Amino acid sequence: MERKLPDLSRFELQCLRRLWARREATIREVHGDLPKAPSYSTVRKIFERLEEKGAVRRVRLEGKAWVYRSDVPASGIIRKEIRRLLDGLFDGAAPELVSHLADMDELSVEDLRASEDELERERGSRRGAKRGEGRKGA
Amino acid sequence: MERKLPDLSRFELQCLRRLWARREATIREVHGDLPKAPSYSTVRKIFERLEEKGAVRRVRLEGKAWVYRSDVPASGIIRKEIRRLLDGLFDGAAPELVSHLADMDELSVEDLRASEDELERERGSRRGAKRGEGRKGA
DNA sequence: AACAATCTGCTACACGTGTCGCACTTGTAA
DNA sequence: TTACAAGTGCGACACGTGTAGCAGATTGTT
Repeated sequence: MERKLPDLSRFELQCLRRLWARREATIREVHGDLPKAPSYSTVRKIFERLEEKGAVRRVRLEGKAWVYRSDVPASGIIRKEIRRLLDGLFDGAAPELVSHLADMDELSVEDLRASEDELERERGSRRGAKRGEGRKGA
Repeated sequence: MERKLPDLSRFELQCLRRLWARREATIREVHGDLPKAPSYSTVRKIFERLEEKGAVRRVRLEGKAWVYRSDVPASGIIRKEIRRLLDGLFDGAAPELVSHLADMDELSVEDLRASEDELERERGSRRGAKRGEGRKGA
């Protein structure tokens, strides 16, 4: 029953990722971590919005600065993003996405083989994998 | 030297996909194809913007309605979208994406195996695949 | 205690995007 | 040829997002 995960904008997601990287952080730290960070003010605003969306939470004051912490599961957010692409681009067909990745030279045969093994191991341990909807092919 | 592909919004992309499906189409046709289509007016506006962005082109009049055709390569746009997710979520590491897909039960071992074969065949024919970064493990 | 550096709380603003409506034009059918 | 349905060209609007500045509070320093 995962509560509904918020929709995040591109930049909000970037900031959130930095927060995930450190477990907790101040605005300034995140600001420092961002490669092409805009003004400190901007990052601050992003966190304000992240807070409104329930994605982060202020945990305590460190000096005069607030320390934030993510309040949403990284995996959940990531999945949501992936699903968004999947549905928006391939009507949900993941294999098509993988095909494209391969065409893009982003995946090697070893990469695939590795995922395969990993998956087999996974499936092995969790007997009751749901594997519900077989996405039907074309 | 592919000219720079336009940035498309979610809905613009949806409309464009319908256009790809039929090779050419009128607004009304696309409007009809959309599952949760908003007003005809809205779809029209989307096409107006797609045209401004250079993503579609009017090819001829059919009765009093314009027939549009995509003016950007589907694969290019798709790749761009994928890359966007990849960079925004995994710093470009495709294998991580695949891992998540597997965790999400969106890929079966057979799916992976299939992509693997396909890739092997591909690579076989195109001798000079670039294949830049070998990815690092977890 | 007075100061300077830094944070926070607002406010602002321009653009992109989704969503329409209105008025005018034009094939097409009566 | 006249009328009508269906297009088109424009304009409008609300909201999300990226970006930033200003004023007042706060904390560590001299």
